[in-house]
Amino acid sequence: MPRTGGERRRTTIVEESIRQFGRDGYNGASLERIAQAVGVRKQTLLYYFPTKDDLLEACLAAAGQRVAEEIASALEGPATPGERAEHVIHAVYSLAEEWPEFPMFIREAGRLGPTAFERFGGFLEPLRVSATEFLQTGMDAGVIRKQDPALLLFTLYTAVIGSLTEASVLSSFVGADDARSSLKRRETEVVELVRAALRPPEA
Amino acid sequence: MPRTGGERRRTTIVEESIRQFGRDGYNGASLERIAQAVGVRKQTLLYYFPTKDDLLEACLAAAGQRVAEEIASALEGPATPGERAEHVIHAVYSLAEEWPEFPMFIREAGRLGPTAFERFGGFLEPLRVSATEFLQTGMDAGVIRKQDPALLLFTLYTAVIGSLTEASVLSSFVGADDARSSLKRRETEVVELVRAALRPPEA
DNA sequence: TCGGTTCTCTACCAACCGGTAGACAACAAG
DNA sequence: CTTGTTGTCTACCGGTTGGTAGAGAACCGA
Repeated sequence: MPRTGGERRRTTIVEESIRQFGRDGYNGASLERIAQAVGVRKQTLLYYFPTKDDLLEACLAAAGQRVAEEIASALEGPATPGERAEHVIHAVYSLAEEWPEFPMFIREAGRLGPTAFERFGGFLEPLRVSATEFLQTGMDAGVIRKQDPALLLFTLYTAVIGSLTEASVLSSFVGADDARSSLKRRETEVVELVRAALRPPEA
Repeated sequence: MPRTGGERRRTTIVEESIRQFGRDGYNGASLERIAQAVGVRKQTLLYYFPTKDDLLEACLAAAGQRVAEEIASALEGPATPGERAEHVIHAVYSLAEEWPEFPMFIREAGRLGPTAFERFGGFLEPLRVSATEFLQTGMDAGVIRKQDPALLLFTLYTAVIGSLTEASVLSSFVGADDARSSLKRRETEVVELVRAALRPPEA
């Protein structure tokens, strides 16, 4: 009835869907519950996104754009090569702090298969390319441990996403402490891990 | 009709369930399809495991026992501290090679919440404790980078599991190459990452 | 004022899900 | 040969899911 209007409602639906897809998984989330959380009937939701899959695609695109934007702005301004990785990780962690289901949704995107993931990762493609080049030149200069840069980037990616999404494991390993401070501690730990992973042997 | 018999059927069902829970997720997998893959009617499956949740618990327990057993045998015999981590990682990777859905199932266990995960992780508890002690004494001796050992272990855990489960991301990052050789390359990459992560600064 | 577009709704539906009830066959023990 | 147990089946059910059909209200331009 209240006719909130087109584009606004669209983004509200997408944001709530990312939350629920992240928390409950694509299969576990239902259009009914998403609509209810948005404050609208399921059929209204289906008016904007004719199928559940269309909704998923919109979420993947929105998430991809958001992350790309966040990382790009973290890379603005001058920074030593060593600081760059740290800034990117901090950007991702900040996003996760403000929006806890976000990394879970990214992981779910990966679980749904390469097609779904690329709908998200497409927006990160230029960043991925320049990151790979960055690693390669660092290796050539001898300031980064030598190996396949794409594989190294992949491993670092999984380490960061894993540290953000495996909350159940974390509580089982170190006990359930305050979520906020725990996130900060995990971030510094991951930063140190990445630093160590990049450092060439016996520097 | 063929009356294959009790315990054998039980383990067959559990193994197939781990496969499907890993591949499709707990919500995405259906009792009907699991039963069909086993070659039995759904109601037969429900005879062995009265509810889907009971089936999940059996899978978590079986997976936990299997991993614990595999890791324990990897730790048998004398080995330098440096080799130990490598042996454990190799054990997990071997398991993943023979049974690709296994790591996916472990990740799903984590996604389902702390209660579900502990049903799996309980079997690994003694190993976790001794691993933490191992890291602590290494830190005291100055051969391992100093920090919270539990958090370090968590980060290493997520890195290993992530490298095994984020196949979609991998294919997007390095292209879809032969699965077998790719697994081997990922293993050596993760081993190097862990080595680097453990090494104290300017050793 | 009027006609078309945009948005939200009520009312349904077929398919699938996890789970129940109970018949019946195979087997072991008496 | 009976009897109780174990295993597998057919038949069915209520609830939920993603999705359809179509009415009607709000808004906009002419």
